[in-house]
Amino acid sequence: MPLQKVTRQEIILGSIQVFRRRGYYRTSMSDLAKELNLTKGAFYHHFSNKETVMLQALDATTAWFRRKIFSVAYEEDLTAAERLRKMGDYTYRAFTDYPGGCFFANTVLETSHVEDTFIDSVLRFFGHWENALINILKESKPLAQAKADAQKIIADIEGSIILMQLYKDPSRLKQALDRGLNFLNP
Amino acid sequence: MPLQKVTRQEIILGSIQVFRRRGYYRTSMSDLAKELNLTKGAFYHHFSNKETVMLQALDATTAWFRRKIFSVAYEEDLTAAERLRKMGDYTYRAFTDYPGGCFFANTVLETSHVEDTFIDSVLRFFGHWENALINILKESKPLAQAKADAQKIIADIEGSIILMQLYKDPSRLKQALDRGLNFLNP
DNA sequence: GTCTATACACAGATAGAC
DNA sequence: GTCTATCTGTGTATAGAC
Repeated sequence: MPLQKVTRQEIILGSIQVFRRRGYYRTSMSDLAKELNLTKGAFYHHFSNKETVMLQALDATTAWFRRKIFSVAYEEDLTAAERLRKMGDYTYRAFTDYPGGCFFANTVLETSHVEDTFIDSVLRFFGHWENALINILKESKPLAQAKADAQKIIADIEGSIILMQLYKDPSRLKQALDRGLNFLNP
Repeated sequence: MPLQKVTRQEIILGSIQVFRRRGYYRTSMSDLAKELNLTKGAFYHHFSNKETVMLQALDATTAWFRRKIFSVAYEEDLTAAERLRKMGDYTYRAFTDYPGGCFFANTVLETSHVEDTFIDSVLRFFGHWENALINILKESKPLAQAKADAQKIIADIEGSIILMQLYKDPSRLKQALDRGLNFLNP
């Protein structure tokens, strides 16, 4: 056992992987410590409770999505169609490169009827996603319609992520993302 | 504390309510016993472990959906449009009369990356749902297209159930069900 | 910063009285 | 059929040595 330093950010990144696969309640502090090659005692030196780790894991994931994916919606050198397609490609990779589906959908379904600790973090994620899509769609339709369409696209993608995992078939998600492209054609 | 008899079916019905809201792992045997006004000891007299209760809860729910909702797809005295609309109305009530969203989506997201105990039960539910929709849609389009459209409808509904719970807004589900009706119009 | 050891609560499950 | 009591494992969290 090496005596190495681990940063808080490394801990959060590792914890995201475990939380997304196993869920919040089924993940123990031992699971998180093991993922980081720490003992429970060492882990508690960095984070004093599981809830804090989860909240920071959710917020770090939202920040990652904003930086890597939602930001595409605001790239002014691309057309609306190019931005929607590029965002779709990135979204596909985000949800297929690592197992566990959508961290935020998992979290709201698992926890929202037990406690409201994570609702705000989940709401922020979906708010940023919706706004990104609205920003692309509003160029070709009224704002209210753009918002309604953004919500349809997100619902289709989230449902498809469930079925993708159930049937172990990533093409379910791919097809949903392709359907999203149609919302630019009136 | 009365000395009353409780049937296995009553236990399953009560357990479904708890499992759907709290999820499988977060539901303890004490939670289930409390819901039925039993002690843990009495509960274990009827079911020797939690896994068995969950499996029977899932299967009883599938049976209920087949009997009350999916069966509408095969009512020969109704047109395809009438059957799809009626099934949509019933589906709306099924997912809004009680809290907790879709028991099967919840279960697959919560457990599928931890154990494969419940996958088959979840697969059966979605298989029956898909077949019901296919039976309606196949009258107006090729079978392959009917199947693809059935999968789109289910994905949209399941995603909307997530967002319905997140935003506490049942109209999200209503709108998804209305979108499903469009698949009869070519 | 990391470790071992431990306190305490609650989980799933069982035994035996009534 | 239901109860109380209990066993055993594991969970969150803390204390203190290195």
